Amino acid sequence: MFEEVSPQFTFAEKEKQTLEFWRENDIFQKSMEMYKDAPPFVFLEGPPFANAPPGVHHVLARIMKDAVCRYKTMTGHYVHRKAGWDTHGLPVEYQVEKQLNITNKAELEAYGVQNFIEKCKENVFQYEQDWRQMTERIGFWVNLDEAYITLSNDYIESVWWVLRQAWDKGLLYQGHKVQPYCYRCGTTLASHEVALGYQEVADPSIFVRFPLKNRENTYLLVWTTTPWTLPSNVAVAVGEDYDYVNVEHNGQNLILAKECISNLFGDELTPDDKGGIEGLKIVENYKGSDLCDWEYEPLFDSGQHAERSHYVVPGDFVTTTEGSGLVHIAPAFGQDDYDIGQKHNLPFVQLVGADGKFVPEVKDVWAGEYVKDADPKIIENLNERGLLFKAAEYTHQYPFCWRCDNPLLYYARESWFIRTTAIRDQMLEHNKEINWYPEHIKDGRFGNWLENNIDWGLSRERYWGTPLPIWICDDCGHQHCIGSIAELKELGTNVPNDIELHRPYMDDVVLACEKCSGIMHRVQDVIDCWFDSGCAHTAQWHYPFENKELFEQAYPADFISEAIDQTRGWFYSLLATGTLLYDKPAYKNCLCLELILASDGQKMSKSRGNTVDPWTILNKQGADAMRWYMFTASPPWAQRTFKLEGVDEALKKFMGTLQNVYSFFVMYANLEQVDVLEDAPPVAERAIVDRWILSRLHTLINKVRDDMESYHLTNAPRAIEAFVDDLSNWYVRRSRDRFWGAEAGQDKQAAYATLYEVLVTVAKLAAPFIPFLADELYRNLVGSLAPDAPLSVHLAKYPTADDTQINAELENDMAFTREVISMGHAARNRSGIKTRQPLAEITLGGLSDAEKETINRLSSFVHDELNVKKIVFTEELGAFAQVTLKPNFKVLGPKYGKGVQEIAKALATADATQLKAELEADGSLQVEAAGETWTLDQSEIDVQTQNREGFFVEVDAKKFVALSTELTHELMLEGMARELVNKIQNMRKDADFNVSDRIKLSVNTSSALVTETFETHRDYILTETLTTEVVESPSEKAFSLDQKLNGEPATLSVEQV
RNA sequence: GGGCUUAUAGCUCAGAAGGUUAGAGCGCGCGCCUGAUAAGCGCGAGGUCCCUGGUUCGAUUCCAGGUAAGCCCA
Repeated sequence: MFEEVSPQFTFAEKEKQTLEFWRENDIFQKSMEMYKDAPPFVFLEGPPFANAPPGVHHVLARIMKDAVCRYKTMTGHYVHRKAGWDTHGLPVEYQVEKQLNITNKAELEAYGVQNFIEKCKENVFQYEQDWRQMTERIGFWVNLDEAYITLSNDYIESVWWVLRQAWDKGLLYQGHKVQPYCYRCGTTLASHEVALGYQEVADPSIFVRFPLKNRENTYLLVWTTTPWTLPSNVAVAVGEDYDYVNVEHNGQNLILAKECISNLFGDELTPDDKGGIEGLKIVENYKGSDLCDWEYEPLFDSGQHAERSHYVVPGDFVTTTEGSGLVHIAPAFGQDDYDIGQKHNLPFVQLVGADGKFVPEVKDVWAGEYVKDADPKIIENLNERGLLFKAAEYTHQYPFCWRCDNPLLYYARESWFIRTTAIRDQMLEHNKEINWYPEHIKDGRFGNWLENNIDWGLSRERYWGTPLPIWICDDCGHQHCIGSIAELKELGTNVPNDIELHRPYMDDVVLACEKCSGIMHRVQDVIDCWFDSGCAHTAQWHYPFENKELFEQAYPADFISEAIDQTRGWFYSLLATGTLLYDKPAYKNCLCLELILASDGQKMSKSRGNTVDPWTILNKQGADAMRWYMFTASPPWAQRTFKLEGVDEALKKFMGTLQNVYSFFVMYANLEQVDVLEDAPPVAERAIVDRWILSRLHTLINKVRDDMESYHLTNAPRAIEAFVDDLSNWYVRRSRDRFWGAEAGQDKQAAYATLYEVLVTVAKLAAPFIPFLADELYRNLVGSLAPDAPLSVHLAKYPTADDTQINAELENDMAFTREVISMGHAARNRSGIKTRQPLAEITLGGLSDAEKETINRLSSFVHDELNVKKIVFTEELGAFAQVTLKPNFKVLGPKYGKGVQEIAKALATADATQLKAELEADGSLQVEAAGETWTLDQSEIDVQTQNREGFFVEVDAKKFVALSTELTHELMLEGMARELVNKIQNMRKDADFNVSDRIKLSVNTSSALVTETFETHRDYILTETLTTEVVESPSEKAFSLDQKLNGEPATLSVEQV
């Protein structure tokens, strides 16, 4: 006996019971333990931040991860899946600053770094409980109790070890990095913060004459929107391949890009139009490369420098869409500028202090002024000296500090770098070994990013992060990178035993210099938190200090999956550190998820108020429905809008259907007391519909396995959904009477055995996607009968296809038959005659011999489903359908080329019926077209049919189904009998009788037809309705109704015996 | 401004190695079936397969250019 399936339930409630079962029986732990010695499969978790509650997109990521891990477990792997938490970084600091109402570094220092750090620690785990609850509720099995945490000493020690490897290889160095910087807050901003603060502003736009050396009265015409950077100018960049011109204008020679002439002088002058404007004449043409190395006079005194400066250099970032095609270079104030300065060894001139003001050493009147305030004075100065060519306003998007609303300055700050450019080629090689889903990421977004790799700016002038383990000697400047706690204790003079590897504790640690007698202090920076998480493959095990074997087993990871914004984040940082340390890719398969948009198609955001709280769905529709929706709605790498209706649909269409087949099975198996495991007939001896569904099942197993092996997590469940639809709406629908009321025997056993096997297999197949419902099905179906079987579906083996049960021909035949039946339904519909009313015959036309054979073999399906007595085939298409002939373009196109269109025209105008007769008689036909006679054989012609009005006929391109609608008296009686049964069944249902209740029935009618029906089909009616007694007059307890049976009056009464 | 992606029915998505009748589900209207149903079946309405050009006998599909949206970067 199976446990009864109550019709009163919600999936959400049942899921909670399943969670309870998993907990009580340690199912997750058991699923790990049972495969302890099996081949490992390594999932590496990208650590989330727990300082905000999880959203829908986190649910998406977690269920994708979960499905893969569950699948791999069920296919016999030991699946590593340590949870992780990301904890360091600016987002945390800002949240804490907001709480404490701190707006700049001075206030923070006044509050106390130690207090601040302690607050950060609290903040980081603020929502850990929410995350845990969500993770558990959606059924994501991950080892939360042994999670790696990036703030732990162990983790930091491993990160230090990684940095030390880079240091030993000479890949860690100090340089400058141009960063968006807020002078008021005294801090650089991360890119996502910059993105918060773009505003449209009008800045000065000036064209300045740079006087060339050795070329009298000739000037470079240079454009800038930041006059305050001009005093720090050291070079001018041009595009090597652009065309430049020397134009004579108002008695001066100006050099600019040819395409920029209109930017400065209007559209009237085309480049070839020499002298088209009064006073403007092109006197010489150059390529940008010709100009390189030309020297010019500095505009301002920028001090003495060892390096050569103030000359023209090539720059691939130069454009001609704006400005003059000549770009002023100040390495301290732009990344392009800085890079080009490095490349050409230009001096680094930095005349602006950290406070955003010109330094006092500047001799001009703007010394000590805030840079933006100095702009007009600089412009005025240039004007007075006759160097200003043109001044205007320029409106553009410019970033402002999101906290204090001051304009940000792009500003070179001292930073520590990892020379990733040195391992770029290795990273590109390793990228080739990674399987990306979707594939285009490999050579597209990710590959491109690697190609353009620049050194990793590692340090942050902040507080909450892994401290940069570099110490510098106060006296001799010797630098040392610490690689472990042991080394720190050895070299440090004042390291407490229980040292915490954070600021400010680390700031106090001093080392004795090995090179001199000096004292070494730590560089105050912390490191980029992306580096933390990028070391997860190593640091999660506290390698190399512990777990050597585990690490070796788990590197590289088999599988990672995060959202696509991680291409330049975690996907990159893992690859970079993995390449640096082990010269191997860090992961083998990467599933990139796209963004989830709100139902309005907009990005979900709190400010828009269009976010979806996962809990409202988890509590109502449940986790399985949410999971199924997310798996099947669209591939996870396609952007999608999240629709609640979609979750409802998943619930109704898929889960509802599966649940109903399951409860149907349990209900009748219990009622009929069938022992499904005993006496199951061999498959070959089962009914054709059994063999059909089993063939479909094993085809499905192959398909799902293939899809899962290639990480197509959408196709697999979609295939399962299509199968369950077939199971419910064809297998069960066509087999219903074999389950209920049929005599015991081989066929009944076959039906039960088949449906049982199918349901158990589907439960296993679906387990990675809907772990709750799948387990409930499995536990009831298997657990009730086989106490020795695994406790849970998640401890069971994933199904393996038995290819001997696959019969592709049968599957095709059934599909064809269903197509014919569907057309029959359409024809019946058109006739307006109820399906309940039997009809004498159905005529099928346009079928090949093989198709006729198929219909004959599966004729019972046609008879039963369409309720017709006889199937007739005909060759006379024309009587029922309009016939047209078309060339088979696919065959004739390559053969005759242009002629195909002529043949098509000729076939359309010819007498189709006659040509078709010719084709059938001779095996070929002839048409006249374009003055030629073409002979076409059968493979070159498509016979197509269309509907002809006035018949109850359904026609598709090839075939038709026609109904004979004449009713004999016998057919009418039979139809009436089924009508009667239907009405009685409905009354039983209305009266709340049990399915198996026997009844007393009375039929009171003045209709001769009803009376005759009841007499003629008495046995059928009584059997179908479980009537054991027919009574003349019903008792008072009986449930009675006046009915119309096909228009005939009758009073029916039913009563439980 | 650059890189990548996407564009097919009102909505969510399939699909076609280039072949002349482009599909499903949801939603809407009508009808039907049903003692498994949080169901199902049938019919109907609903498409410039984003636009323009090219290649081709034939393009929604391939190529080029554009437009729009998204992500990442500058």
